[in-house]
Amino acid sequence: MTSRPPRPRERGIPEATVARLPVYLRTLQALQDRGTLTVSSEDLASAAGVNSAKLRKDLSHLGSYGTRGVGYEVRYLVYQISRELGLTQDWAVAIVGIGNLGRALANYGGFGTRGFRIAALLDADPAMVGRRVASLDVGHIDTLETVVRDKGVSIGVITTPAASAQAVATRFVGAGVSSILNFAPVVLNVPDGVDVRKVDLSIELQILAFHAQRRNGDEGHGAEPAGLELT
Amino acid sequence: MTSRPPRPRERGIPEATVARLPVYLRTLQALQDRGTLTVSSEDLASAAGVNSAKLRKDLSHLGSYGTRGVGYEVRYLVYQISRELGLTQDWAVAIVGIGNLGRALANYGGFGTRGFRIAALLDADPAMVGRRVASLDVGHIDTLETVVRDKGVSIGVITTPAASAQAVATRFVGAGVSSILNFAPVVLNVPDGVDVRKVDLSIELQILAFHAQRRNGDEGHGAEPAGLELT
DNA sequence: TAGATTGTTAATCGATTAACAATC
DNA sequence: TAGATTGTTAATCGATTAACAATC
Repeated sequence: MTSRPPRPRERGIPEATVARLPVYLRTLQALQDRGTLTVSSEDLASAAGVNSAKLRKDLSHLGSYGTRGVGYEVRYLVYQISRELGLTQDWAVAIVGIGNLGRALANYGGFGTRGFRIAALLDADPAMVGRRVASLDVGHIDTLETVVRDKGVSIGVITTPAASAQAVATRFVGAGVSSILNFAPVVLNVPDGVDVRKVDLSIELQILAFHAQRRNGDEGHGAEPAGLELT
Repeated sequence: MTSRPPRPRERGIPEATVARLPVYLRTLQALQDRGTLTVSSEDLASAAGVNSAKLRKDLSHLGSYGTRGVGYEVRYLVYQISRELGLTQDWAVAIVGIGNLGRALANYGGFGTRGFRIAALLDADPAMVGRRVASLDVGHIDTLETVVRDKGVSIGVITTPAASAQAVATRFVGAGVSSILNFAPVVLNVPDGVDVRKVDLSIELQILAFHAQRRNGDEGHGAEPAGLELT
């Protein structure tokens, strides 16, 4: 466990690092677009909004891709991070729930500049099925299993109302999809080995409210408003 | 620093706990809707998707709101968490960038069941200004400062393209808004004391892709595709 | 060689978890 | 009293950070 093979570093990049790699990637791509060839950890870290020690530690998990005294070659680092994240292959994505949010996502072009392809849009509402959204025909939710198989979908995005989200997740899992991005405000129950990430607007707002209240001096805290003391 | 006052526990709830309180709150509200009066840490934790030791530790930061041998009274815990999160007051929210996503958010009714009120919608596009979205007239971005002042906006939501996001953030900050929720795929630069949270679809997808690739046995890893070796 | 910057070490900090005494 | 469940302790784990030797 403590032996250190020379190059193909031990698997197991820390989760916190994985979550920052996309930010570094995006920052590097912006540098690349501006024609920058080389960047130091200090400059890249500052552009990505992290501290440079953290950046270097993060990158060290991928390998030794920098040059001491010089920095990192932008193009090479873009490629290495893309590869590590699995963006050198194409991931087919299905979106279920074509309401406002589903349509917004379907129409959102730049999925991290590449790596993801929206392969199917599904909805339960007969009035929505058959409509054309973002150059795709909306299919009926009942075809989920077929669509997953035929289109090779490996990532499912859930933008249904909360009440339907669990059923959709279960069907995704049954169809062999083990990566799910959930926008519905509900905790999904899935078997081990299925990866669920959630995006939740109201949770984010509530966290902001907590800090804002803290900043505002927490006025009104401590005194319980009449009628809510309990029981 | 190590003295322990008896009740009004020391301020400073861990960030990880703050991020979970909204999940507990939502779970409790669902229990309340089903008429449940009391819940054990075991049952609540399981419904919220965390382990019960973590839940009890989290709640212990708020105070001693449970009863040994019995559990937690749902109604009381809902109130205490709401109060801690600052949801017993009303937060006015302004959304800037009324594209697909901005409209989706504006039309999204249930902002955590209450606590937040969309007070203004702003856009830079003259064709959008004046249109009615979610019972509000879309205003011009140039009125941001006035709107923030007049409507008492304290939370700013940015759903503009990446290129405009920083400018909007700077104007929000200048207008006195120090809580920002950013949907634009760009790192925002703000002064200390301003709280920025980001919601980023492509980052989430990239994290999913990383794990999916890992599960799939990482095929294709190691061999560098011709033409991308570097330089 | 002198200057710059990486990659790594080690210290510190914060989060998670099992276990259990306190107590309803 | 016996059974159940909280609140807290303490061990462990993972993440962050400063500092600096290695090295371009």
